[in-house]
Amino acid sequence: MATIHDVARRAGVGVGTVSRVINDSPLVSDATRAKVEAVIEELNFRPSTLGRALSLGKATTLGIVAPFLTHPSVVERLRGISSVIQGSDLDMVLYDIETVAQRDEVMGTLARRGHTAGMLLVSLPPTDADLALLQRGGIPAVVIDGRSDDVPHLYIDNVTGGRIATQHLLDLGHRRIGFVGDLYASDFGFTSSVDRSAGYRKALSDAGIDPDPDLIRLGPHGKESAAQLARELLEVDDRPTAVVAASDLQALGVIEELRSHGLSVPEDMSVVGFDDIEVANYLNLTTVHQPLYESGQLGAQRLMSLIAGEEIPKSEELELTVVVRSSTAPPA
Amino acid sequence: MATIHDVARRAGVGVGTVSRVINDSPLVSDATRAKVEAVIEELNFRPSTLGRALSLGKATTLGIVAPFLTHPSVVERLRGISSVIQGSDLDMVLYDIETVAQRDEVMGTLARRGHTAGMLLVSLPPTDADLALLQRGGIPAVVIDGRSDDVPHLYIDNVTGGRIATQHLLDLGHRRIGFVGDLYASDFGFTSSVDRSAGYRKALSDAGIDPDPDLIRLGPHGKESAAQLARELLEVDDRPTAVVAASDLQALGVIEELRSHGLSVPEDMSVVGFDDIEVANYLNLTTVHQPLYESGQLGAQRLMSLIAGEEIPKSEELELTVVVRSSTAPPA
DNA sequence: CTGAAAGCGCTAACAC
DNA sequence: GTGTTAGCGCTTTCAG
Repeated sequence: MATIHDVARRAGVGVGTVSRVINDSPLVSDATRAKVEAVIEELNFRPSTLGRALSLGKATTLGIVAPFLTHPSVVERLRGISSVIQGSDLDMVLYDIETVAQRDEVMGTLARRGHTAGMLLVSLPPTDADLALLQRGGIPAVVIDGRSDDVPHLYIDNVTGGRIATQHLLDLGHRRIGFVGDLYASDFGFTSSVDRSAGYRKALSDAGIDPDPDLIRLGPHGKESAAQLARELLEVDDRPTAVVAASDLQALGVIEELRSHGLSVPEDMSVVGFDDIEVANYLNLTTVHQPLYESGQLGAQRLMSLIAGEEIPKSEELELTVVVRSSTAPPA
Repeated sequence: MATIHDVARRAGVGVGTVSRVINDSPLVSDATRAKVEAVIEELNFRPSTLGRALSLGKATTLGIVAPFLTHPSVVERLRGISSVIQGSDLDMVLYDIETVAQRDEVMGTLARRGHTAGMLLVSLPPTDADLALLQRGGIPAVVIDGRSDDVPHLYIDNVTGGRIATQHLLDLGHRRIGFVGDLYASDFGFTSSVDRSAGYRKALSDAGIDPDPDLIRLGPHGKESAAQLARELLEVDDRPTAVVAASDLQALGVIEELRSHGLSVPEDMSVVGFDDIEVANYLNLTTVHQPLYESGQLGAQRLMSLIAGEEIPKSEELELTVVVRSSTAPPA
């Protein structure tokens, strides 16, 4: 790898001049510029990102902290993020968090590695400890899909989401509607499922229906667990005619369980999911769509602005819409 | 951000000593070490990755070039990669390639940014131009899911894959078996679909069946296109009783189309896919499983070895197996 | 054992 | 316009 000194020597100029050429400074004569450029080409020289970053005192990477494959929806956000980062001269460094321990470790070291221009926290609300680290490191950060008192963030209103999902079923004429969601405590501190169930209750109450505790089933996140919960729902007296699931994944578990009991969706029971991941489309699942790709794009844009020293909104809410496919229909 | 000098000054020692403490050098007295460590703690000092990398003259990141969301299978490989990188002190820099132009640009610049310790090319066989760049930059690289004469690579035998998928159907008693795959030309130079169809033909021939051109339908990759191809297959005289799809995605398109014609799978027609992406499991699709997560892990490990200066195999083939779920059954 | 100093590749301030 | 030089934060001789 040729260095700037090699180029300078070979071109018979000083390193400063080479640096000016590289950085398109106007203070170089055309002749010199041409000469230097020729040598650069000849030596196939590319400036070292490292040297430049160190000299400039600024970082070259954007750290993305995300539970990147445990939830399929996250990947879609990553694509959005990537689409905007790729246009900049920053690199996208990915930290995949799959356990709480990992998360703490990454947050602990990342903030101080000295090459991070900014951080994007995806679907992982920062703890107070995280915040302190970010502050201390002076690292700008944006939370995508979460809330925070101190970090600018993009979020969706899960309560509203649960409400409109339920409302869709009410509109179809359902009155006995079940809910399948996560247990309250999530390792990462997610509250989306809880919020969605609150929206579910609210929709029912508003429609003059008393939420029946028997119809609300909570368990660990996952398809299998959801199937188990669906089974419980089937055993309730006066079985529900429709189910709201806290996520598409859980909706799939429910549907599978229903099918294995010889019940068909939506004829025997309607099911609505949440997230609108790709699979939802494959399976024609009616679900609450949240802007995943767009959230990534917007979050990355906001972070870039923040790095550039601009003001950005402290909090932005993204729209939710019900996407009606064929897993819901009026009750039999 | 505290620097090594701050620490040195505050601890009343030289920077060299601090450096020794940081790097666990044995040439420091316990007393000095304790003192320095206390100051490090106090100032919350973390060495700059940049400074260290520059001084050491070695890069700190692993570049991952992948079409990372256009094919769901790639994400699974990324997780595998991540799992091994996260254990090292390298960072994982992701470049998402969604168009050929992007790919050329990334390859062109990446190789010379001077901070890349190595590159992992996922599902994107490098062109000759790419190779030249890598060579020139002296950057070690490994291809995951592809072949190359010059770069160590992990691959699967798509011909065998097509063969065992077809054989599975033959074993069930099918004789009229269709194939739904990609058009030959792929922008990125993929040949997997073509290879899989070759395996399909071979299995038929070996079983004494003449491949019927009418039963081989090719189109652009994607679910919708596959649905269209399935429609064509249904209109053939003496319609097939089973279909081999070149990917799970295409298998899903086929199944959907069959269902919309009131046909059920596998009763009216068996369908087998390829890849074994997550959805295949959700949908109980019989498919050819390839080790996705493992390919990522192994590829990353190989690259690390390569960087460490060790010898690694030039070429490694990964196993394929047919995972039988419920989309295949004997013909009616 | 430990401090001082050189150097990694680059930029920017300062002379000429 | 252009060469020279002083850092950026760190590691690593080289003395002592």
